[in-house]
Amino acid sequence: MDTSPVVGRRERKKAATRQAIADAALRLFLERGYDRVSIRDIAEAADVSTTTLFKHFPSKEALVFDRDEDREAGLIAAVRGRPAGQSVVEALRRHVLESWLPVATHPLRAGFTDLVDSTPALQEYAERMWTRHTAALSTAIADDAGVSHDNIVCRALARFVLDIPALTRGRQDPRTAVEEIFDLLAHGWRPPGR
Amino acid sequence: MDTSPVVGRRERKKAATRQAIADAALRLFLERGYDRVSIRDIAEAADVSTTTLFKHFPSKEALVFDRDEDREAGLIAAVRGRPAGQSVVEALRRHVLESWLPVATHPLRAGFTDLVDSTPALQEYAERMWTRHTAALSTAIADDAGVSHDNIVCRALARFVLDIPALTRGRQDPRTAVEEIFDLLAHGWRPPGR
DNA sequence: CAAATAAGTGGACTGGTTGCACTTTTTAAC
DNA sequence: GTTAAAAAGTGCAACCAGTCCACTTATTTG
Repeated sequence: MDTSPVVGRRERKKAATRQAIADAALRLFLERGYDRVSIRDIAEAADVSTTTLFKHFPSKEALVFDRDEDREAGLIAAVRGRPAGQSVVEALRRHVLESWLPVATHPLRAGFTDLVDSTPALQEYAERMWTRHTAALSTAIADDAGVSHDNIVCRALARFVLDIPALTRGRQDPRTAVEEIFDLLAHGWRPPGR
Repeated sequence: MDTSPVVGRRERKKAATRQAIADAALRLFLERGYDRVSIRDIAEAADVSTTTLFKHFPSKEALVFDRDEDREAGLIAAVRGRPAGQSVVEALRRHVLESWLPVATHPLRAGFTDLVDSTPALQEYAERMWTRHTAALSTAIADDAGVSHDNIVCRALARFVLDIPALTRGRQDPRTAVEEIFDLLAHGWRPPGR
C-alpha cells in the first residue's frame, strides 16, 4: 500500500505544504494573471508565511514551474546512451522530439501554456531553465567526441539545441520546426526552398 | 567648431545629467561591485533624485550599458548590403568579426569586462541585448531568401548568430571561437578533430 | 512677456526577497 | 521514555528596484 517505505511524517508534511503553495499559486495565476498576483496573496491563500513560501521556492517564477524534473540527466543520457553508430545530433534530435514535443503540444496544459506565453518574465525563466544546462550538455558532447571540455563548438551545439524550446514555443507545427532546426545543425545553412 | 548646430541648453543639460549618472554608476560599480551599490547610492553620488535617474535609464542594468549603439541597424545592413554572390552566413560572419570582436578584446575595457563577467544579472542583460534582435534579423534573412517572415530556419539562424557574443564572452581566443561557430552554422556539426 | 514644454524633485508606495529571533514538530540518541 | 538536536514554520521588520503623483524650476517658442 505504501508508495515508498520509511517516508517520515516530516517529509510528507513538507511535500504537502509545498504542494499547497504551488496549487494556490497556479490557481491564482490562472484566475487573475501572473502579475496581478503578489507573493503575499499566494502565501495567504496557502495559509503560510511568505518566509515559508520562499523556503520552498526560490522565486516567484519558480512557483509556476513546479515539477521541474531533471532535464539535465535526460540530456546527458541521450548523448551517452545512444546506440552505436548514431550521431550526437541524431540522438539529440530524437531526445528533443520525445521530451519537448509532448510538453509543447499537450492539450491539457493549454491554460498553462497561455499563461507562460502571455508573461514575458515567465518566458525568460522557461528559456533559462533550458539554457542553464548548456555547460553540462556541452561537457557530455565534448567527452563523447574526445575533445577538451571547453571546446567552443561543443558548447555552441549544446546551446543551440537548448534554444530549441524557446524557438519553437507557440508554433503551429512544432514537430516540423524541430526537425528543420536539427537539419540546420546537422548540415548547415542552406537557403530554404520556396 | 560646433559638433552639431543649434543644440539648445536644455538638451545639453540633459545629456550632462545623463552622463553624470552613468559615470557615478560605473565608478561605484567598479569600486564596490554591482550588487553592493544601490540605485539610491548612485542617485546620491550623481546628486539627482531616483526619479530622475529612472527617467534616463530604464533599469539598474541599463546603467552599465550606456552607449547602447544601434546593433539592429548594423545587423540588417550586413545582410541586405552584402556583395553579390556572398552568402548570408558569410556576411554575418564578417559582421560579427568586425562588430563584436573589438568589444570583446578591447584592452581598455578590462575592468568593465570583469564587472560584467562577475555579475550574473549583467551577463543575462547583455545576452538579452543581443537576442532581442532575433525577430528583426530573422525577418531580414527571410526577406533575403524570399520565404515567409516566420520561417523557423531563418529564425533559428538569427538566434544562433546572436548567441555568439554570449558563447564567446571571456574566451582566450574569441576570433577563432567565432570562426568555428560559423563553421558549424555553415556546414553543420562534424565531430571536432583532436 | 506669456504660455507651453520639458527636466527635475521629493516622498510615499508596491512588490519581491532576505534576515532574525523565535516556536513547534519530528526525529534520533541515550 | 525522556531529552536534545535538527528541521519546518512563523511574524515582522527591513532592503531594494521600480512606479506614481503633485509640484517646482528652467528653457523654449511665439
